[in-house]
Amino acid sequence: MVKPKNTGPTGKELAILGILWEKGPSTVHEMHEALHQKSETGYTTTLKLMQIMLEKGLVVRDGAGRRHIYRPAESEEKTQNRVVKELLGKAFAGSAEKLVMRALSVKKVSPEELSNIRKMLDEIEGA
Amino acid sequence: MVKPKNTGPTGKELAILGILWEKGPSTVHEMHEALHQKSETGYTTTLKLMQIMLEKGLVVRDGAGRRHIYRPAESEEKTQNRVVKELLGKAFAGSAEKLVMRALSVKKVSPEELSNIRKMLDEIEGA
DNA sequence: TGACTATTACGAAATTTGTCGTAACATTAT
DNA sequence: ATAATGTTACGACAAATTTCGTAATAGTCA
Repeated sequence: MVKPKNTGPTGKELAILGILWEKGPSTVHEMHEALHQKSETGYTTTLKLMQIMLEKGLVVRDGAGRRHIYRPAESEEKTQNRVVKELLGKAFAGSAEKLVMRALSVKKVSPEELSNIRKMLDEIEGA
Repeated sequence: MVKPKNTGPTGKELAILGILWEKGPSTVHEMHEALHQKSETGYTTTLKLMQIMLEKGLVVRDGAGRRHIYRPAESEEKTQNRVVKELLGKAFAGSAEKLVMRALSVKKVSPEELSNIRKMLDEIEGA
């Protein structure tokens, strides 16, 4: 059966993308360092994951020389929108409000962030 | 290696929980109907999934008679908090603000919902 | 009761995801 | 050039997830 193949990145893949967004384009070595902090991952595991992501088109890499430097193929925004949309559909009955509520209750947000969010609400309303 | 087993529900499992939250306790038959709309899932697949979820303790079931009625073992809130926390860590560098922004940009929210969100922001600020 | 239908139970295959060992290759230093 | 080192390539395995075929069971009704 030919799968439509529209499923986003898997768990670990998403974690890798997250690190690429956070730290910028990275070598396998750097990625391994970062991943290793969170979970007990072997070096070749990290490497293989990234090679698979390359095949899938989730990342691209520069590096004519020896060390390859990987970076996301798609913008942070697009990918995040994708996964948020997926999560909304699955676990929040499509309600952004619910998701927002959960996000706010799970993690502390600074006054500055609060005001940013307010700003966005205003924009939405004003549109 | 003995896994701590703290990984939340898998993709399909989460989708099933989502339907249980939305439609209330359901039989396998009802669940199959609902799931079938979203993806091409066979009846026994749905059944098996729910039986596995029963084993894992993700759902419980009533039904002395023949038809079992399944319901979530844990509150909607708890489970959603769990997955949101996981997503935050992986794809949003722990920033609730970012996630909120994405949620708001991905899905249209009604004026009423906007005001609810504002109310929550006020509460957080006031605390 | 006995056939018929609907449901659940079970086992196993197929697929996906995550893991790692080892070989191949390139770079650097001696 | 050769050895030592670091990196990538590859193949295979392991584990988790999803899928489904078939048997067993309970309920219905003609």
